[in-house]
Amino acid sequence: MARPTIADIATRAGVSKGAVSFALNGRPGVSDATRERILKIAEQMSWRPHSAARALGASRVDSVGMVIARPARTLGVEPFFAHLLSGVQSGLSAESISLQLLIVEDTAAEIEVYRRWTSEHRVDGVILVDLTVKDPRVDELRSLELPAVVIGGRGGKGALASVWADDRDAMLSIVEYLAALGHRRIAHVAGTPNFQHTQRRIRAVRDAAPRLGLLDAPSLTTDFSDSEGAAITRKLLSQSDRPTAIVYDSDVMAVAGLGVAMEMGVSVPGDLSIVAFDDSILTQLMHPALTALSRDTFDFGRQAAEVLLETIADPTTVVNRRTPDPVLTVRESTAPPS
Amino acid sequence: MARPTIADIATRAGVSKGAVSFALNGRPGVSDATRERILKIAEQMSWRPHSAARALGASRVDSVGMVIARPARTLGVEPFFAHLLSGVQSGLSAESISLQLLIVEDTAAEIEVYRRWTSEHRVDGVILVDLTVKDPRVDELRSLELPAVVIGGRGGKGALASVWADDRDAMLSIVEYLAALGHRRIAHVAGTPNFQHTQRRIRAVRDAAPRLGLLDAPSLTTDFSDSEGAAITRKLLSQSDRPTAIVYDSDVMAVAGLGVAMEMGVSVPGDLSIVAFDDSILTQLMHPALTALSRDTFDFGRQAAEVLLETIADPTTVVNRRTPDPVLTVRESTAPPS
DNA sequence: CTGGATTGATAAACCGGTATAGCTCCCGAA
DNA sequence: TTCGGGAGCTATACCGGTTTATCAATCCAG
Repeated sequence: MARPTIADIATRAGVSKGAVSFALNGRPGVSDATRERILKIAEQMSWRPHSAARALGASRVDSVGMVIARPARTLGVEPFFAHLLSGVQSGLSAESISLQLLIVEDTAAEIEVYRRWTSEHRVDGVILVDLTVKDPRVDELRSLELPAVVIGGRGGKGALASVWADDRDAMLSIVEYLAALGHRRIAHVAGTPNFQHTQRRIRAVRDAAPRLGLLDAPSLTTDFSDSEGAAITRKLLSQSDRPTAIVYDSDVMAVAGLGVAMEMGVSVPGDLSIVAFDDSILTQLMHPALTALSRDTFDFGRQAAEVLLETIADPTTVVNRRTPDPVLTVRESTAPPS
Repeated sequence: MARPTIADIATRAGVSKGAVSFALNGRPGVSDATRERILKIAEQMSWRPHSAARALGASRVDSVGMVIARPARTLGVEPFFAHLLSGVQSGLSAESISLQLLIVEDTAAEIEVYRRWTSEHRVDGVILVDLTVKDPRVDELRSLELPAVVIGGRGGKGALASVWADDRDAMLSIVEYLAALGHRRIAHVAGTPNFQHTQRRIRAVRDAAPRLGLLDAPSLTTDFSDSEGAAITRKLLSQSDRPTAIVYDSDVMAVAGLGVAMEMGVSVPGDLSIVAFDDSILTQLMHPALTALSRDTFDFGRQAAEVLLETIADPTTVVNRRTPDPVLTVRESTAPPS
């Protein structure tokens, strides 16, 4: 028999459909003996719930969504998303909930997807990444009443659940390390200024500068691309009082920066120390290998999944879970200034 | 009113549910006038189909799946998948079909996912990547009667639909280019030997060697990781009659190889030419930038989506679509041997 | 002018589960 | 002895669509 239904199980067990439903979902209404008999038969017939049928009656779909709004070109080299995805999935698979992934061009398209998903009942909740300062997605999701969890930024105003790491402390640990090595001219090549985490990192650098006696600590924003990372580096290294250390907000930009330094004859780490605010194979492929901030992105994803499931189960309580602080992995690209 | 159903539309239009269904799906059974009236009302009420309800009656879910069986660690740096995914989605979005993505550890887990998806009716079809020589997935999918399309390898024995590029011709173009530059000792750092495309590339090198008068053209297999790529390169460059050119099956390995050359004082492209069989930002971030084979991965994905939809619509005909041949993008890492 | 085919629409069954009202026992307390 | 009440189960409505059998009205050919 192809694809047994609970009706098949019911006839075979000599009970009603309802009893089978009760038994399979572990809820009261059948005796232990009957329950066990039903479960055994279901097992024998290798029954599996029909996801659509279940979604129709109850109103959960056992599926969550994640939309990434970035041009595909910049996505691939970012190991961040691959690790995050794996983590999310491992957090979901325990409950055998599936993940819908969508890559779109911009936030407008992303919001459109949320609307469609909601009206078509395709997902029970969503995971948000790359939170911006006044993020329109937050209000939209609230008005759609779609459970959501924000990755890497506090939901703000008690709005959405979130999973976040302390970017401020992380950035401080980098700058303090460089200061301890003796650096006084440190530059910060930041990401897109409208991202919340970019803002927090910039603020951290600015706040720490006087305390650590830094002469200069500019934060320069980019679009996260390798080309802008390279361009800014070229400009920084052309100054008369050029920095002795540069902190990059992504590993791709750090690699591009290293390339520029080599091309300009600036030795790393002799004349210039480089730190990447994100770790991956990339940093280790380089010569010299780059000192970088390592985050447990996989775990990040798993926790996001957990929090999302909690939020779906009980949308009234808003969880804001903090993850362990990232740590600085020192490699060959940092040294005391000459 | 929250989430209008076709029943709501029906009462408002003064017709039956069935008529509404006919109208919305563009099938005969209603007059043009009525159809238009119904469509207008549906539009006004911003009606959207409830995916689960639709999936229950008809037996299509409007959703396809893709499982990637690779450790997450090696996934992130591969821009290949990000581009492929975007392409697949662009091919699906035209029909507003959603994509389920899953990253698992190995093929056994992947097959388990296919079984679950089938029994739970979660997908209408799947896209297969990384076809191996005697791939167990092909038989499994056939016995599950789950429509599928293979990316990057002919389905074999008329089994599954496929979308493929000519790896053989591509590899020949690389080797011929190197030979034309004057290289006679060319090494090939290949990927995992059980992948079909690896086999085809190895065979291409072997077949071309005598015709081009190559003295030596070994193909050495790896697990696609940067570390094995580096290790093999170290071995190759330590030989007394070391190769003057190396072709790498992936850009990550090529980058690792370039690092080894620099570390050993072998100048690129002076003493060694390097070619990557795959292009991405990575190759352009390097100094020197790497000569690489560019494939339109996005288009690849889009075509795969198209073929899959055709296969779902009509499972009897098996499409084997060939995509445009990849082209060699020459950069700074190739030159005549010294 | 009549019979058969065609058009436009309806009512109802159906998909595979979940939720609920209600029925039948059986047990214990008054 | 009777009655209340809970445990165990059945029957059935329901979720939101699709599909089919049916039927009335219209049209055309003979």
